[in-house]
Amino acid sequence: MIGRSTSIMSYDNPALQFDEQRLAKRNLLQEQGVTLYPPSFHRSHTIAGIRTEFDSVTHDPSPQQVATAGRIYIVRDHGKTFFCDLGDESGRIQLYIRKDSLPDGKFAIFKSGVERGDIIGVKGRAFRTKVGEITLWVDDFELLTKALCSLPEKFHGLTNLEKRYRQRYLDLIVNEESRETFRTRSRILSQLRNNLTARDFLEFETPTLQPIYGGANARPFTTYHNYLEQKLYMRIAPELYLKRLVVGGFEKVFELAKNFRNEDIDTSHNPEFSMVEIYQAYADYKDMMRLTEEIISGIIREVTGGYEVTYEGNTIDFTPPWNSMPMEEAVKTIGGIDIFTYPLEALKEKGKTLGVEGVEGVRSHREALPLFFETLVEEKLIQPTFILDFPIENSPLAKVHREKEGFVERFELFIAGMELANGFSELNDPIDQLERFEAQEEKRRLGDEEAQMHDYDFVNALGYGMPPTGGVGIGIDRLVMLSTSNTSIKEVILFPSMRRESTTEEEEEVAPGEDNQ
RNA sequence: GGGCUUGUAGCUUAGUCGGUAGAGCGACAGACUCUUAAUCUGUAGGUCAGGGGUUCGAGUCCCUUCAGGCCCGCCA
Repeated sequence: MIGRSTSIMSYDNPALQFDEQRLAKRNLLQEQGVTLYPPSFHRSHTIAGIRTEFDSVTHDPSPQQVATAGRIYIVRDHGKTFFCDLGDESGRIQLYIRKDSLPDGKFAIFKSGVERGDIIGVKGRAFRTKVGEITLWVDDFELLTKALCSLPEKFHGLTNLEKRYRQRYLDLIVNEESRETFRTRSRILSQLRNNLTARDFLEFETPTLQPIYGGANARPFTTYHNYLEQKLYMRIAPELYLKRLVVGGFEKVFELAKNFRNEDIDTSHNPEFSMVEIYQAYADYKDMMRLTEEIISGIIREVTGGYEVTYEGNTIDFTPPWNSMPMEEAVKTIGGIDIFTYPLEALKEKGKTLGVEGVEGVRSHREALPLFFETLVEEKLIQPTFILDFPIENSPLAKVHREKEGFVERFELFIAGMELANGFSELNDPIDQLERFEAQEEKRRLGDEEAQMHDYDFVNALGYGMPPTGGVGIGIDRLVMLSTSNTSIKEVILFPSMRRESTTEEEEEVAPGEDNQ
């Protein structure tokens, strides 16, 4: 929308966090002819670079002048001298600013107009102070960016979670741990790409806006394309498109996908989240388990330097190979109940006493199995554990088990009680796929909003022939949580979904979507 | 959806039994040429998240709205 032009700029709009004193300094600097936002500054060194190169300097400043830049984090005013802590992405260094070392008039500008939070460029020479702190003796400085908002307190910093999430930039400015978390996240992403491309996988991008959503059981976000005049869904998974690529002849593919699910938010769920999905022709679910194990353990070693991670007080050991067991065995040995020894009615009773949700409605032991698993086992799986062989009913895209009737060749990986990965031998029999979709459609008719949509084009793709294929999806956000010992997904997503703040004027109420047909 | 819980100055926070809202940092004015959470002196800064109620009197007690956090449900 075209902005309503306001003839008088208003800095006291409650939505603005500008500081009056800083605005005054800005004006003062402008009157003195200081350029507030110059276009560039040439650095000869980063701060870490200075620290490394001049590590052996003594009390006498090095003859070599360097140019570096950064944000002023702390100012210590001594009258005719200043000590400042200057920080860039690489680190921090102390500046020593003397009135008699700067060009004429510069000291007054610094004293009256430059403050904590501002970004400056400096030219200076490295030396060590009396107490041995490596410091830059400043010969000249240039204001590079005047900050109008003041930084949080220098010692306690910013701890308010809501503010840290809503104003992540501020969190990143002042909290090194937060910067480190997102550095790790970035390293994990590049490690994933390197690892997979080194194995000859090709990375692709498939549609985020989909006319038919699929690949998972979840409620989608709905949108509308004006030109096409049709409803579109934000993808809940890229699965069905990636498998089309395997049909097309790409034998090893992956996508680093942002998925969208219109569901609740909690410490392990964000409405938009990241997942890597991987498909490999001529592989089965066991191959994908091995691949998953190699990729994740490799990432943990790369980002932590070892295979052990402390998480929620537990030491998690990622050293391969990881434990694996069929779901019925997990329920038996970890859950402590061998459900197949109970008659069905007795099993339902037993389930009720154990607090197994939804057990009353089951029609078979097989249907009861995942319910018992979720209640009795899932949260106890702290060490990396593959759970194998799921009942067929809830896995409409997985191939039937080669030995166990009524089951599919599927695994899920659990770590710290969280589901980290989910993979299977992909269903490639078009007739079976058609029947599974029809079963899902029936569920939808009975009101299951999360049952999958029928996708005839996908069935046709399988009709042209997809080789035997293994696939897996790995949750990136949760992997970052484990790698950085964070127990909230909001700590590892830069800009997590938050309810909008109501301090600003009410916007037009958005309709709750047309996702109920 | 349910339970518990938090919201006080820019930030970090104290506030007892209901009795004039305190501090540190930051800001402002001043002193100080090796400090490092610099130090010292002084000043300003508050719709106690919003609204309502009880009371002579509410940051404090009650109701309600908003936003956040934790747990449960849901998300297989």
